[in-house]
Amino acid sequence: MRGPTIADVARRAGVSKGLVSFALNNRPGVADGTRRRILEAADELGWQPSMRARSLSTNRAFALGLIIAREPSVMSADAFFPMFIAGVESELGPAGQALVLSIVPGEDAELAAYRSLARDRRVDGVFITDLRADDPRIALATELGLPAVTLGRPDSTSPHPAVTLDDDPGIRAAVDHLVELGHRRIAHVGGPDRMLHGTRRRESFAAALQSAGLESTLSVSTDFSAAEGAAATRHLLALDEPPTAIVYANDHMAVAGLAVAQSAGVVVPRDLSITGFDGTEVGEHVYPALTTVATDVVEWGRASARVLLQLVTGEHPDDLELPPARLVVRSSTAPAPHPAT
Amino acid sequence: MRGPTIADVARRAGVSKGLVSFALNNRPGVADGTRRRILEAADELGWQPSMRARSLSTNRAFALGLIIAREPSVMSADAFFPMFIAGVESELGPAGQALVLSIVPGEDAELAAYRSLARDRRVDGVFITDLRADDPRIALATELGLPAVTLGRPDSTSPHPAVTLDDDPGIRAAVDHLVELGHRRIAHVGGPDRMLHGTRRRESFAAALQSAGLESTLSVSTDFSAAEGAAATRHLLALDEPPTAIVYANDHMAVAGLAVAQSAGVVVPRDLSITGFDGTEVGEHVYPALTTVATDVVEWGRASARVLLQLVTGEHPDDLELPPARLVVRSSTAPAPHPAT
DNA sequence: CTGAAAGCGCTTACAG
DNA sequence: CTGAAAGCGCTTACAG
Repeated sequence: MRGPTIADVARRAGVSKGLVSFALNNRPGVADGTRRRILEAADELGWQPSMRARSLSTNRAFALGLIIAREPSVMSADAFFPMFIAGVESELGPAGQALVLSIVPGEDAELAAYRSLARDRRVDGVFITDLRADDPRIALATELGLPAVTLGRPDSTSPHPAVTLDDDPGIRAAVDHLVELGHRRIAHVGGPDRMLHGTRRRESFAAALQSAGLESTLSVSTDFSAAEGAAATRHLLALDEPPTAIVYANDHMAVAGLAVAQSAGVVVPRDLSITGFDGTEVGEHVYPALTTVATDVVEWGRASARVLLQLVTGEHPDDLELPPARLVVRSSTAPAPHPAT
Repeated sequence: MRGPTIADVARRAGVSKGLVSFALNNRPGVADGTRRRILEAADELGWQPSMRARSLSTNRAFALGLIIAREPSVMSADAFFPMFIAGVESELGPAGQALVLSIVPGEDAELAAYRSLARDRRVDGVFITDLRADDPRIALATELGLPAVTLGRPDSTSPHPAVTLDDDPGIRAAVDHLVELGHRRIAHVGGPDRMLHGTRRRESFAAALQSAGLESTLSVSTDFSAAEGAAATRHLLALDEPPTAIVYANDHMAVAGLAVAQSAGVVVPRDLSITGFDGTEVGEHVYPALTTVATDVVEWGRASARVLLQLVTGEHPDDLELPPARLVVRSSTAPAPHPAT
């Protein structure tokens, strides 16, 4: 079951094991002819250096870690991680690195998972996603000696490089778009305030309204789930003066909101305009097709992987800023039903 | 950076390294007092055995592999993998095993990924998901010496244990439900024929129609994407005698079909009944809420992980059959518009 | 019940 | 430019 080892290659090439190692890792100090002979011998034997042995002697795992804290039941609705991971993989594979993935049910289990990954030295570095207010993982990664990259900039000072993608221009564009269509009562259905991207989208929304000279009193927090998005929509539509437009912080809530409106006889976009966030496939295939704010999540994965890879190989990469979120206008937005006052 | 080693523990406990190893893996042959002394010493030093060293000497990776072949762009719409992985993780974590995940763009890259995982001995076993007709991975896993478990039963003989979840009762229940509502022209929008679960759902559909004494002439194949689900629906609705009900092979296509119907002025479920498959959250939050066929994907992940874990520890687990798919009736199905002839 | 030693398959100073 | 040897941190026969 065990294949040929470096000793077999050395014997066949008539050199020492050390030299085979040098040739393999093409270090200087091996005569060209010798190197060729060694590589040939390796080839003939079908030898592949044992990753385990390399791990033990070089003290590296050749793997990166991603830990996701989510209830299993909500994972099916996640628009972010599958694409992010696909992007990460497209960089890791060619680099000979593996991705160790961990999905844990909550935040306590999440911290334990980081510790366990570090204890077993399963990975050389980690991605920190879903940044929260005062995120304990920033310090934990440092404490554990785990190189890390954060997705977005933490709200506290962080020693880890950040790969950022600014939601703000997208949210502002959505609000501006609605304002131009004559909307004056615009509501926001946002994520939890503990999540930085929840807070920031909310702040962008408020700032955009303010720029337009409007008040932002209609803003509700959810857990990003379709169920709470639906509940928030029901609440908003039952108001004495319901909004004529709703800016949702993700597509799933927007789709759920659309269903709530429809079931209440509110016609989108005639009576109510809505916008989503994420640019998911499902948003493209509801009726009316969802106007949304899109980001390039696959590229975010790729870029994050590249930065983390640099970090674990001893480089000191700078923060990296990706193209910001952008508005994608489809059919769920239209002129406000009542002319502005 | 390197922590205490087994030698430090041995010294502190006043025994040999070998004995520490025996105590750790609680093998017989260590006096109780000695064992206690050793464990105490380990505890005081905060020693954790090095997984890398264990890997090298025991020839195990303490990790399992999952390879997914998908275009990155369609990952966001995947209802299966995030939940499946969450289930897998819930078993692996406690067992001290890690999950190595690989997402590759196509089938060639997929086979290469299995080879690469095997070559680097990164994992002790693999999950084979998304079974296809005459699936080459069945033989490949054997060739590579990779213990494997298949999700579902392959169409060829397989040496690997299968963890199955029968779609058939769910599809039949959906068709029966529609027939009872008076539908006679029922169409199927299914997956690709190369995918076993595409074929099997189609066959279940045809068999159920036949049992009801109906013909099954309306059946179209897609790639499971919302876009093709929408196109198939457009095609069906444009027929001279359009169906009064459509059974979709997944929720995303059903949601897209719903949008197509709506945009054509076809009211669901008054003019057209539709059913989905997967029991996704989004299907619950469209209007009307989608009648669907649900499976317990998280449990499928758990069960598959348990079986694979048994396999890699040298046991010979039997095939495992999970509770079958079941119909969840919501609001997208109603009596047929025209009484049966 | 316990110890001393070899082995897993690499890498890396250290000599020459 | 090349070789012999030690070391990474465990596990596992083999002796006693």
